[in-house]
Amino acid sequence: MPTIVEVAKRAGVSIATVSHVIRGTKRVSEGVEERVRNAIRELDYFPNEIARSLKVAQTRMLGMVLPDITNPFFPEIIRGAEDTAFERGYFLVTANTDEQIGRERRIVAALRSYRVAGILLASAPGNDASHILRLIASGVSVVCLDRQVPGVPSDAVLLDNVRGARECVRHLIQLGHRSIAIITGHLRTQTAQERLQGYEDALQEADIPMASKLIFEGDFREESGYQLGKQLLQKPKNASAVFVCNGVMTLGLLKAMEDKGVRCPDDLSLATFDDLTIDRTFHPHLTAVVQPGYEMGARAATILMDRIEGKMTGSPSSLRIVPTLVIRESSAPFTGTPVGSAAARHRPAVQRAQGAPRSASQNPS
Amino acid sequence: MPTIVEVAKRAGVSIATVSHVIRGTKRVSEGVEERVRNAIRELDYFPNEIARSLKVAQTRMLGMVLPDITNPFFPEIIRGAEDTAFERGYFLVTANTDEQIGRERRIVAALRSYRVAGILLASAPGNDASHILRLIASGVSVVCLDRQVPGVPSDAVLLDNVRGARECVRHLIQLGHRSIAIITGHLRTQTAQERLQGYEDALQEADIPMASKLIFEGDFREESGYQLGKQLLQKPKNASAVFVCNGVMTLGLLKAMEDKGVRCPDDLSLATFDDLTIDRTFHPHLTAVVQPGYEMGARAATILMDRIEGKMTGSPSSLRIVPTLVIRESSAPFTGTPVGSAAARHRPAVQRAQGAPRSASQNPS
DNA sequence: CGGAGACGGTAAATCGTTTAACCCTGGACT
DNA sequence: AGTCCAGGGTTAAACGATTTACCGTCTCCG
Repeated sequence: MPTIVEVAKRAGVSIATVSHVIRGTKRVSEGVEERVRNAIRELDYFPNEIARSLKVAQTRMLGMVLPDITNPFFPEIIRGAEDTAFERGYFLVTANTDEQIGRERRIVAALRSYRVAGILLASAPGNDASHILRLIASGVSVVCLDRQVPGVPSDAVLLDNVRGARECVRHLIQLGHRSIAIITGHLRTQTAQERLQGYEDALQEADIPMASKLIFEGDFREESGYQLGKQLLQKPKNASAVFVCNGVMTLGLLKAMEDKGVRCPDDLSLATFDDLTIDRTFHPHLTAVVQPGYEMGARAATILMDRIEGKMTGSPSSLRIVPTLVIRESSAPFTGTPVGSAAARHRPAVQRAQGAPRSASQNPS
Repeated sequence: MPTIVEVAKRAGVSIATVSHVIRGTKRVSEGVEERVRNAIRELDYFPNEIARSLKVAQTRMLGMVLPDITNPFFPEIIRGAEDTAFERGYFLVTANTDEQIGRERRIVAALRSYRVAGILLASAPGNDASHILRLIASGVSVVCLDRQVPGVPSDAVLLDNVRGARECVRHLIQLGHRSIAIITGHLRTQTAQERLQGYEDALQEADIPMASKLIFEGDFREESGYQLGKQLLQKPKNASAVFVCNGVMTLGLLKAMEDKGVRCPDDLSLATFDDLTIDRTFHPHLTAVVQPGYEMGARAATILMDRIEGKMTGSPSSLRIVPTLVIRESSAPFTGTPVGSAAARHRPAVQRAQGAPRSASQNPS
């Protein structure tokens, strides 16, 4: 691997000059510039960004710390962040925590050692955020994504969960449902709490009393959707509709419904957070609260880079992105018919979205 | 940000000693070690990996270059690679090329500047691989993933596409189908070619003549599955079964089928590459060639790190991972009944997998 | 004709580590 | 008592860039 010294030798100039033509930090005469460029090309020289980073005490790497990239909600976010970052000359270093705070600590430590310029963080839930506080204290910019870390003063790009959930449940109520179950995420997480809050708000607004037997606490994973779904369907009359707090749990629920022979929306109306591709392809098309993942990633990255470059100063800001409710087939008017009754079979006519909102995603998948 | 100098001062030793206790490269007396560790803790010191990398002329970063992380096939691969890498103290730097060779060049250049130790590459198709050749010539290890770059001597972890496709089509043939359509990927890509090859092999073996009107060239994107699906369904009698070369095109096809009111498998049998989560949740459960993404990522990362560390030497190896055919509902015996006929409605009894092969993925999603 | 800039280039310090070479001290051994 | 050696520590030279300060030369102009 050639270094700047070899380039300088071959071009017959000093290394300072080479550096100047590369970075454009000083005028150089045409002839010299030409010679330097030739030398670079001939040697297939790439400036050592590591050496540069050491000298300027700054890297152009952004850490991206996520629970699990395998969760289909995150890739969109990553794309949004990466595209924005790459445009401005930054790179993304990604790492998955599996929602384990211990792993998160190790990852953050490693990222600190690498002197990343900033970190995009969807933190694992945990009671101790000292590693993040120390990180910020040491001067690394942090932007929280999707979830805030309690007690940590950082910028954040969040979804307006309360609002999304409220509108979604409101929609079910407007359809005439009064017994609406909810499958939540882990209630330790802010996200889950907020969605539950939105659910409560909507019920309250409609003077529907909360029933604890209709609240099922899951953990945002498919398996919990499946298990809780089975429980929920045990006593079917309890609910005529269910609001599920994320996409993968809905998959679990649908599987449970299939096992039990419960049909949607005939026997049970369904509305969910997230808009997995599936939701737009398979029947029943799901009524969903769509999170603009790409945009969230892009906004978060922009804020982070602005902080790093000093283009943004002042106290931490918190951006709430408003999700969209897309009404599709899985939510239908309450018929008052007990679950499984034949009369429930034909679907009532409701105005609903046709097909997929293909513009929701900025990228073909 | 404290440096090793400050730690040394506070502990009252030389920086060499500090380095030795951190790296364990030399014995130090208990008392001194204690003092150094305290100093490190008190200052919240993290060794500057950038400086270290410069000195040892080696980073512990692995570049991961993919077409598009938004394609659900890739996250699993990334997880496999990342978990393996992190265990061994490496980090993944990811970047998406959007299948554009120009973007790939820029990304590879940047990665070279960052002196990544190696690169995991699912290259964008293109006629010019000079940037990869130069990369390898400069001493960076490269492992190709999912697709080989023609003319480049590197290790590769690939799927046995021919075999996967052959077995899949063979299965359709065994069900009695003789008019089997195929929706391929972009035939510039090796992957698409190989799958087409497997299709041809299976037909040949059964003495079924190839019909060019049954071959639809797509591009691995949902939209092309949709468009070609519409074409294919135009003249429905042509095919009684269709083999689709990846998961997202299948989504497109299913949408087209829905539009046209064609039912699966009643009117048309379906078998596909890839096993999106959906395939296991929604009806019809799809017969699919399952690619072990996590394993592919893990194997590729292992090979790459072994190369980097000199644990593996010798000429490039090419590993073919064998996919599994999971038979589900979407493929049914040929009934000889024209498309749309009422007689085709009841599904015949075939031995098939129950539910999802949950063990296929090492991680909950 | 002399001096002031402008211009184009270079020398050298520096960033925070690693690590080979060296140095000191205090037993152990003969 | 003198010699060795092991153990524990330090010194100082890299690594490959950036960047400040400096230095000739040339030109222009009063």
